[in-house]
Amino acid sequence: MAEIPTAAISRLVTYLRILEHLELQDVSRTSSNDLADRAGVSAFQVRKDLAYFGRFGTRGMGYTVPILKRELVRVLGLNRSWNVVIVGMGRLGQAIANYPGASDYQFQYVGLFDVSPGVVGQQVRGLTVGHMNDLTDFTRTHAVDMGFLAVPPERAQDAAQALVDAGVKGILNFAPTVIQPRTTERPGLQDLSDEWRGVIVENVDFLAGMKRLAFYILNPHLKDAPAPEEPA
Amino acid sequence: MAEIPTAAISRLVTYLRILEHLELQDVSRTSSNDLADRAGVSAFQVRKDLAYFGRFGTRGMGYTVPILKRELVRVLGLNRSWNVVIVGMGRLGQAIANYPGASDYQFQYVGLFDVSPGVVGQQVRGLTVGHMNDLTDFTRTHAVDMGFLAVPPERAQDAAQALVDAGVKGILNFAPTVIQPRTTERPGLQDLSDEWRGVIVENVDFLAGMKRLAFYILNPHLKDAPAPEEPA
DNA sequence: CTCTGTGAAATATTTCACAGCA
DNA sequence: TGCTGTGAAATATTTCACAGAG
Repeated sequence: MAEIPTAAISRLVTYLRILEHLELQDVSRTSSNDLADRAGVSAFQVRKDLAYFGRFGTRGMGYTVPILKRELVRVLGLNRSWNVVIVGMGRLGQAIANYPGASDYQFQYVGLFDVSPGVVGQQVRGLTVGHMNDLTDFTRTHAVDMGFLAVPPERAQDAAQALVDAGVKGILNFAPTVIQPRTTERPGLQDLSDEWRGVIVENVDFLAGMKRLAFYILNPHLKDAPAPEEPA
Repeated sequence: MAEIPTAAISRLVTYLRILEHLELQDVSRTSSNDLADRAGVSAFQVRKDLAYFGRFGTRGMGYTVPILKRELVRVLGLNRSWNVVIVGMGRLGQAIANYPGASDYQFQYVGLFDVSPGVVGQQVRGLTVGHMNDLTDFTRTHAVDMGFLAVPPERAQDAAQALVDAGVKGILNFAPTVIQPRTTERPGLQDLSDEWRGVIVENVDFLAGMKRLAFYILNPHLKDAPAPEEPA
């Protein structure tokens, strides 16, 4: 099914970041070798990844930074705006809301939610934190594309369900737990999992990263070797 | 080189989390099917992942939760303590320092560092935030195993270099930038990259996750299909 | 009869070599 | 000549089918 490897998408995001960096430094041209070096992958890989989506370079010349950047922005779907709600406004949720860079590509935080009386009602980034119970009402008047989930793991599945009920198409899950892509344990209803059809879940799990790091420190030979060089 | 897939390690972390959950609920036995369902992968995958490291089950019976948990803890290197410093104590660094769960497996924050006068000297989690310049001195008197990097991307490479100079074996990079596993632009010195030999870098990149999510919302058919069921 | 452990087959991904265009 | 774009080869990973232990 995956005709384009998932890892390729992660790499495209990296290439885009590098192109932004080059543009800031007024570098106008680059090459698969240069991108590969900066991204820590092979030049073969860069060319193959780009080839999945089109032909963006000039043989013998390389790539024009603004053009390749524009094309990657388009490919990744960053040339439109995304309305985001954050569920869970503890320290992590607040750090996410205030992290610079999200607004670079028109990711807009339109709603912030929590259940804790200590947080509901507070102002964060110019928005008033609402109560989770108001989420569904909120989505009746606001188009919401994705939800960021920064609640404790034991509340993550229910909060994810609420997001799906509210109609979001994607969830960025920061909780250290697997979000089941189906409605679970809803008394009296057999299977409402159609709600989940087409909902994308991406995970950003810091505790998992920490544990992988521990493993690879103890087993460094199992870590992916550095990218092979292109022959000179 | 990678005789054990990197993805398998991520899945082991997930299995371990599930086992902790089962143990809390006093469930004493499980199976590759049960774990697979909870982890969102195939039962084949669970058995193969575990088989890389040993034989932990009983044929016809399944797995004993505390035993499998203990074995995964051992495999992942979580049965020892890890001394961690955090570099960058802005909102994200503080959220990381206070995030519950890190101490479950003896990950201990032993030092916190920043460069901003507004943060240096503050108390976080019972530690006084020190200045980056004091990092090397600090590591002379404290054994430090890993560093968490929560600085702005333009400072990430230098901060990573400081961590490597300080002797850490692994870096968990939260900055949206590629850490080059070599000493760059150090005037007068040709190649000190030996310092970097064996240093592991793992990335936890929330902005990248957000962009991948945007892509897959627009291209849901490219998302890895749900795990196939084991035939009944 | 059940469910694990595992070699072998099927897929997926990466690497490579080189054709092709500037 | 230089560097991209791409089919084909090489690897890596996942899936499968079934032998084997309880």
